[in-house]
Amino acid sequence: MAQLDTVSRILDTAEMLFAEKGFAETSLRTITSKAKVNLAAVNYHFGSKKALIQAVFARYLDPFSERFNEEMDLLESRHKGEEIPLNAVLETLTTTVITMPSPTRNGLSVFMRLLGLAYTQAQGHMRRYLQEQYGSVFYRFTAMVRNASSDLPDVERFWRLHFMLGSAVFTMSSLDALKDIAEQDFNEQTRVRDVVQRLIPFVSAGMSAPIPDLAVSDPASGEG
Amino acid sequence: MAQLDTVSRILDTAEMLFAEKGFAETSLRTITSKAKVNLAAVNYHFGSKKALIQAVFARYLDPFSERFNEEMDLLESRHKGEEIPLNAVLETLTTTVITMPSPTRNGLSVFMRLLGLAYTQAQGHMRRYLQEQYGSVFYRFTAMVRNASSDLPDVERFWRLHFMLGSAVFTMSSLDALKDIAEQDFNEQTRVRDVVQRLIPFVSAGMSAPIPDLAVSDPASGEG
DNA sequence: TGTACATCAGTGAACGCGCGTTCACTGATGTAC
DNA sequence: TGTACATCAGTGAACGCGCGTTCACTGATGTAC
Repeated sequence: MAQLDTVSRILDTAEMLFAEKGFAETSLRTITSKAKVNLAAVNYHFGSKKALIQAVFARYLDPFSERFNEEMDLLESRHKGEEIPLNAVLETLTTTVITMPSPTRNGLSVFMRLLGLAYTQAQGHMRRYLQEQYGSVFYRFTAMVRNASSDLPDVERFWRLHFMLGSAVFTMSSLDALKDIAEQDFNEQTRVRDVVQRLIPFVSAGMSAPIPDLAVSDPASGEG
Repeated sequence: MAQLDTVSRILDTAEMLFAEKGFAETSLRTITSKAKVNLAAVNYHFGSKKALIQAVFARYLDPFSERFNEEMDLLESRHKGEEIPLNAVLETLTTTVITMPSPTRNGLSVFMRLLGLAYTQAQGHMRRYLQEQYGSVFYRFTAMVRNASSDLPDVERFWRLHFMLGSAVFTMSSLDALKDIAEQDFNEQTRVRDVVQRLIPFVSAGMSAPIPDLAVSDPASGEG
C-alpha cells in the first residue's frame, strides 16, 4: 500500500476513531499513534483538535454539498415549473450519497456514522460550524420537501421532516452494528445502498400518513 | 423548595447535565458544584462515575420497564389469542411513557434526550448495562411488533423497526430544541404527548409501506 | 442513666494520570545574489 | 558555481490543567451493657 502523506493519514485515522468512539473520547495521542505520525503533527497541520474535527467533516461535506446542489439544479431543470414529487426529491438526496466517490480511505458507512454522531452529540462549536457551512444546502433541501408536500399543514410537516431525519441519521449512525445483526440473524449481506433503498418507501409513506387530531386533554396532568 | 437529600440532588443534577452535554463532557466537579454537594460525595454514595451514570438510568428505567410489562400483560389479556394490531402495540408504549409519573425532578423531555444520547453515544459498558437490565422488555416489545406485522418479510421488518426506533429516539433527544423552533416558527406550544401523538401515524404508515425491490447492481462500483 | 464503641453521611485536601498544547530544535529543499 | 538565508515538514520533550479517585478525618446518631 502506497504511503499517504501525513495530513491524509491523520484525517483517515481520526475519521475512523471519531466514528468508533466519539470526539471527546478519542485523544490526539490515540490518533497520532495509530496513524504513525508525531503527536505534535496534528497541532502543526491543523492548529487544534477542534480544527481537526472540522477538517474531517469538511473533507467529506464540501464535495458532497457541491454535488448535491448540482443534483438539485438538475432536478429542478427537469421539472421546470411543475411540482416535484417527494420521492424524486428523496431519491436525489440518496443518489448523491450513494454515488459520490468517497474522499476518504474509509467506507461510506464510517462517514455516515460520523454524521449521525455529529448531529446527536455535537455541542456548541460543531453544531454552529455545520450550520454555518452547510445550512444553506440543508435549507434548500427542506424547501424542496415543503413544495413536494404542500398539502400538509406547516406544523405537521415540520415534525414529520424531523421524523424522517431521525430515521435516516439514527440508522446511519448505527449502520455497522445493524448490518452485523442482519447478517447474523437473516444471513443477509446488506449494502449501504440497500438500506437507503429500504428507507425511502418507509419515510415516504410516513410523510403521507393521515393527520392525527391531537386531543386537548387536561392541562393540569402531565407535563407541558 | 424543600431541600432534597444528597443522593437525589446528585441524581437530578447529573441527569440534567448529562442530557445537556453528554457523559464524557460532564465532570463530577460540575455536577457536585451545581448540586451543592461535596466533590467526594459521588464516589461515597455511588462508588464511581460509571455507577452514577447507571444509577441515573436505573432510577427512571426500573419503574418504567415494570409499568411497561404490566401494560403489555393488560394488552395481551384484552386480546386473548387474537392478533394485536400494530397501532395498539405502539399506543401501549407511548401511553406508558406519557402517563408514567416521573421519578425525576426534571421533565420527561430531559430523560428522553438522555435515552437518545445513551443509545447513540453509548460505548461499551453503558450499552452492555442497558442490554442486560432492560433487554428482555425490549425483546418482548419487538416480539409484539413482529406478531402485529406478520405479513412483512423478516429482513424488511428488522430494518423498519430500526427506522421507527430512529424517528422516536432522534426526535426525543432533540425534543427541547425542536419544541423551541416549533414555537418560534409556528407559534405553537407542543407538549411531549403531542409529539408522540404525531409520531404514531408516521411510523405506523412507514411500517405498512410497499416493499421495495432492491435492484442488484454492478457490485464493482460503490461499496459493499 | 452513663459510658464505650460502631456506624454512617459527609468533608477537604491531595494524588497520579492523561489530556491538548507549546517550544526549541533538526534537516531537507528552495531562493537571491 | 558558491554562499547565505528563508521556508517548511516534522520531532521529542516538556508544560500546565482538569480529571476521577482516594484517604484520613469530623461529627452526629444508634446500640450494647
